[in-house]
Amino acid sequence: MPELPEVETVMRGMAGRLLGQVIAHAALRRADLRRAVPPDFVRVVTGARVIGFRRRGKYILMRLAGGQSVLWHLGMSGRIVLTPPGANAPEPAHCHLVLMTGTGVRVGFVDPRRFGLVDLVASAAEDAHPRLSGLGPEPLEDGFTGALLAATLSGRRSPIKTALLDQRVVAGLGNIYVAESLFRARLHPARPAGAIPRAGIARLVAAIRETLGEAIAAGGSSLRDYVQPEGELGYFQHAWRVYGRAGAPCPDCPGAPACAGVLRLVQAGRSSFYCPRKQR
DNA sequence: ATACGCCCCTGGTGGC
DNA sequence: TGCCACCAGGGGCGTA
Repeated sequence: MPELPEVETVMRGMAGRLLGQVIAHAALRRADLRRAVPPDFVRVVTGARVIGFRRRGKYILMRLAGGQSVLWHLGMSGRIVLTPPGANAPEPAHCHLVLMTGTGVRVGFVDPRRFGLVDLVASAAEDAHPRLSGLGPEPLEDGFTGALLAATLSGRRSPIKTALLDQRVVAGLGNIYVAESLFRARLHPARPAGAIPRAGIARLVAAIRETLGEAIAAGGSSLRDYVQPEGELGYFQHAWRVYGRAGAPCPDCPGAPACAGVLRLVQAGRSSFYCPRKQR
């Protein structure tokens, strides 16, 4: 799915088009997403004004006047498709939910694999939602420090790769940005998380921040089905150093005899990519 | 508490 | 061209 940078980009796109708009009409095409869309969803959102947006990890919260927020999660294949007034574009395939604003902006929630989620939560208690309450720190906020990450990972024997995918450790990382961050921090994905010295953890925190920041600036990474809400492509995929690059020369040690190039490793059923010379 | 496998679902790709 | 295995940006659940 969309990881943190893609979700941030989607949220900004939604905010730009929808803040202040009234949801004049809502239509649920199918409710059996990862978790069933609540039965009162259409009733609650219809007629409500959109008054705020926020991202938490890989979740988007769209605050409505009236005290409810819409919680969106894009799963692996979810997209938000915004169609301007009068565009007359056909509804995309796998469009499970359609909102129409008073000015005619169409908001489509499109998710072929249906691993995504749409829910309602009281705005005053957004973080108490069961999907949000256990999330770890926001990696781009001040609270995400080396000291905190070291404390969280202390005693963990699982590989650092799988630990960073655990949203309770840090919120918003996924398979791509974990690979890219570990590369930049020169840490091998199989390193036991609790055995990394403080200097390595400090490099990791800096690398995560830097990678996510650059990716947001690039509008995220576009592969198969991710596009921004109005159809633009992100371009951070061109800046990937290791993700999806098994067999390619390592960008940091081209021609070095001890470097076998980027390797692929399967951990907890998911691909990891790393440079065996640089990452230890 | 932690760690792992399995499962949810659809589509694209590459091999035969 | 057809069929099939495998892979994919996530995460919840049950089991050791």
